[in-house]
Amino acid sequence: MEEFLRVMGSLYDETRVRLLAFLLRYGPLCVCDLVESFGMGQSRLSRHLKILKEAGFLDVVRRGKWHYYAIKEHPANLQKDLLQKIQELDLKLPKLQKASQECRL
Amino acid sequence: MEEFLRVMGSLYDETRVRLLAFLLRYGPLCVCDLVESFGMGQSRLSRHLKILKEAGFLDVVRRGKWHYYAIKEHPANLQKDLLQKIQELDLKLPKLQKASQECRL
DNA sequence: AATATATATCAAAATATCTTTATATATTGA
DNA sequence: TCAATATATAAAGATATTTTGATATATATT
Repeated sequence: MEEFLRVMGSLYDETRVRLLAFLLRYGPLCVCDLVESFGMGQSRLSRHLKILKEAGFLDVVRRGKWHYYAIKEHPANLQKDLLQKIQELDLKLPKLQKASQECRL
Repeated sequence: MEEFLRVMGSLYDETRVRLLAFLLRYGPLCVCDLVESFGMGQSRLSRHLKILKEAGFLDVVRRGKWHYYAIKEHPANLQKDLLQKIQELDLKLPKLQKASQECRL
């Protein structure tokens, strides 16, 4: 139950659902790209990413200064099915704005 | 998106998830049975049932004094799949306590 | 070592949600 | 019609969550 509630809670937020949809579309991105693309404060995004990670949706890879967040490669069933649902929402998303060339993977 | 968030929000609550699991197991029940079975205040249950109904999980049938809540016969895809997930949680639930003989369907 | 950059974390204020208590509505039966 | 029962709704207080702004940490660069 605890896990189920954590997952539901993580998706009960428009910003987080849009973040997942964005990462589904554009693959691994560093926080600074998301800040640029969504036009949101860095601490705000950082917190949402943490919640999605703890709910089993995201993985992080750290390379130097940058932390790249991406949809988990092998999410558990619940998460996988919900990601599918989010795809199906076919949300209108912001354009991808790379913060700089340096942070390309 | 709005609908998706409403559904996620409706399941981000232990009481409501348990209510759905209970109704999945025991079928249509009046509020008074749920009050007895869960040992919760009537207004509290009434409010949770309303939220689940508005999220597309429940139907109500009114017969005389009693309002019988049941899992929707033909829930939309998202709701149907989530009900399946809730079943799979295999939650420990309270015993069914009928408030009275009168309110049997 | 000092500075700059990227990200995370913390605390306070702003919102939203849940619970409880009181009250309203609707139905039944005398 | 009146009283009793079942349910719904509203308001207030208690909790939880989100946002924001400030600060901390860690890496990279000079």
